[in-house]
Amino acid sequence: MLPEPKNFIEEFIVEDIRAGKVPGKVHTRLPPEPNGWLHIGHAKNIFVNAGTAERFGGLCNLRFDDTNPTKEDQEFVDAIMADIHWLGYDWNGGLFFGSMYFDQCYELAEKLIQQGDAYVCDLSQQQIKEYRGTLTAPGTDSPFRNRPVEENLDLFRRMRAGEFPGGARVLRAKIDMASPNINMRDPALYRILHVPHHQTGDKWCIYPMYDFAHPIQDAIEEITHSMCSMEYEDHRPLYDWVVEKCGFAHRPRQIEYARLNITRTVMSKRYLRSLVENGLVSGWDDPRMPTLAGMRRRGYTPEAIRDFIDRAGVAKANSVVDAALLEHCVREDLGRKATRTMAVLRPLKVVLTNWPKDKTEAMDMENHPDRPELGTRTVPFGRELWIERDDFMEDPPKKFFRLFPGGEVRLKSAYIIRCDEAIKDESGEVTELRCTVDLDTRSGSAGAERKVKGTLHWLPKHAAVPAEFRLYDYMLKDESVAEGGDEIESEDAASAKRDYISEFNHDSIEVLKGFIEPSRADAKLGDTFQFLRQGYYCKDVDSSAEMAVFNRTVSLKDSFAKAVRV
RNA sequence: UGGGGUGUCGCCAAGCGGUAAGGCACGGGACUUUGACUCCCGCAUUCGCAGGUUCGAUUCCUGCCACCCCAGCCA
Repeated sequence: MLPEPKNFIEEFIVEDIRAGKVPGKVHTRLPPEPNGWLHIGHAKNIFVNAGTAERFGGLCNLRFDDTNPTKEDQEFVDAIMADIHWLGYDWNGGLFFGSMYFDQCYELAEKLIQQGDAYVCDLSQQQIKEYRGTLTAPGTDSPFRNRPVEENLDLFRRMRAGEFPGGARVLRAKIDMASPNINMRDPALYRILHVPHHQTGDKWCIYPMYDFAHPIQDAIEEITHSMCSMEYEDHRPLYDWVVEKCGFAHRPRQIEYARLNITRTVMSKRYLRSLVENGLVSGWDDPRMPTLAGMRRRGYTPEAIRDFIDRAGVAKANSVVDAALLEHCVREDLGRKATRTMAVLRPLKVVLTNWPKDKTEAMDMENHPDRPELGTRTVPFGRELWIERDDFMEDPPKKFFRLFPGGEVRLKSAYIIRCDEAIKDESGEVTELRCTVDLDTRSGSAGAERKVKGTLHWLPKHAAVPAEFRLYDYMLKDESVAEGGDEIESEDAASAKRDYISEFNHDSIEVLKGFIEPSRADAKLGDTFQFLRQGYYCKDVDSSAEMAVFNRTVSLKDSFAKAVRV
C-alpha cells in the first residue's frame, strides 16, 4: 500500500514504484559530512531521507560522507548520531562510512583509466582553473588528456604509493571540456592529500572527490533514491556518468530539493563553526545555537521540530520560512505536554495588609489545565508576595486588565486582591504595593465565583526560590544577514555576518533576578513547564541547567540562570 | 550575454485544461482563575509579465522579466 504522496519527491518515488523501477524496498541514505554538529537545516535532510523511507516502509542508511579528512573529525560523527536519534530517526539500513569504500573507489578509478575515461593531469590547480574556461567560454583540453592508458595507470598507482606531494597531480574524468555544464569539464576524481583520516588512518594519501565517491556509494548500497539539495542539480549528469562508466547495474536516482532557511537564523556551518572556534559560545550545543543540540537545551522537542519541517514543506523553490512557524510548532507541542509553573522574572513586592503576619495557607494548583491526570501541587500563600513588575501600572491605559491603584485582580489559584497604595522610593520608583485580600474569594470556595478582569501569577516571598534569569536572542536581528549560505559572498554580507558574530555572545543578554516556585526547585531533568502568560520553561536535558523558550526563555543553573528570548 | 533551477496571499505551500487546498502571520468575535490556550469567522475574481492555442489556461505554446545555483585538487 503506497502512501498518498505529500510532495514532489514522494510523487517521483510512487511513479518509480508503479513503473517497476523499484524491485525491492525504497532505500535512501543520510549522508552528513562529519565536519560540524547538525543544525535545524539538517533536520530537513533527515526528514526528507529517513522520513520518506519510513513512509514507504523502506530503509535508510546513515553514511558519513568522509572523503575530505582535512575538515572532518570523530567528535562530529558521535554528535551527529546522537542528534539523529534524538530527533526520533534511525538508520534501519545500517551505519556506513564513505571511507569504507575507498578500496572500491580506487579499483573503479583504475577501471575508468583502463576504459580511457580518466587520466592523470599534471596541471597545477591554477592552470586547471584557467583551462576550465568560463561560464560563457568553453575550456581547453589539458595537455595530459591523451596520455596513454599505461602511463595513466602507472602515475595513478604512484599517486597512491605516495610518490608525489599533495596537490601535484589529480585524476580527472575525461568527459567534455566544452560542455556548457562546467561540472562536466573533466572534473577531478581523486586528489593527493597527505593527511591522516579519522577512520582509515594513514592508509591513504589520495582521496576521492564527492562527485566520484557519492554515486559509487549510493550504487553499492543499492540506494534507490538519493535526495540532496538544489545545488547538486548541475552535478546530476556527472552522478549518472559515474554510475554508468563504473558499470553498476543498479542505478540510484538523485532528486534535489530546496534546503531550509528560517528568518533571522544563520544556517551556515561555516559561521556556526566560527562562533565555536572563537569562543563566542560555549560550544556547538550552546543554547543560543540553531544546532539541534542547542535547540534541545532550549527546550525544543523533537516532535515540534519534525512538525515544523513537515509544515514548512518540501519543494524546489528557495524560500525563507518565517521563524514564527517554528515558534508556533513548539508552543503547540509544549502546550499539550508541559506542566505549568509560576516564575517571577521582575519581582515587585506586594503586602497584604489584612492578612495575619505569620499565617500561611497551602493553595492547590493543577499542573495542567486540560490534563487532570498530571495532578496538582501546592504553593504556600502568605502576607508578602512577589508579582511581576509588568503586572502593575500606576497610570494604566484604557484596557489594562492587571493591577493598578484601586483595581482588583485575581491571584491565580488564590484570592482576589485590591491595590490600595503604591509605595515609592525617593526616585519615584514603585517599590511595594499595599493591598487587601477579599477573604471570601479563595479559589474553590463559593465566593470564588466573583469575577475580576485580570489574573496574575505570584510567588510567596517567604518560600520563593531565588533564580537569576538571562534573556537574550540567539538569532540574527538583521534579515539580510540571515539568508546567505556559506558560499563565496559579497563583502557586504560577509562583514554583516562578522558584525553579527561579534555581537553574538554578549550584548543581547539581559540578566534578571527573579524567583521560581518552591515545588519546582528540584524538578527532574527533562521536565517542562509552562509559565507566565506565554512562555514555556523546561529543564535542560543535557546539564543541570533549566531553561525555557518563547517570549520569555529562561534557564536556571543552581541559582544562576541563562535564558533565550525569541 | 553558457548551462541548470525557481517564480501561486505578508511567509511557506497545494494545484498536473474545467473555473485558486491547507498552515503560519494578520483582523474580528466567543470563552477564560493569567489579555495565554481553545473555539468560531474573515483574509488571492487571481496565479512574474505579454501574447497565442482552446468553449474554457495557474495548468499547453511562444517571447520577455526577476531571483537562485555552477568556473574547489569542498561537500
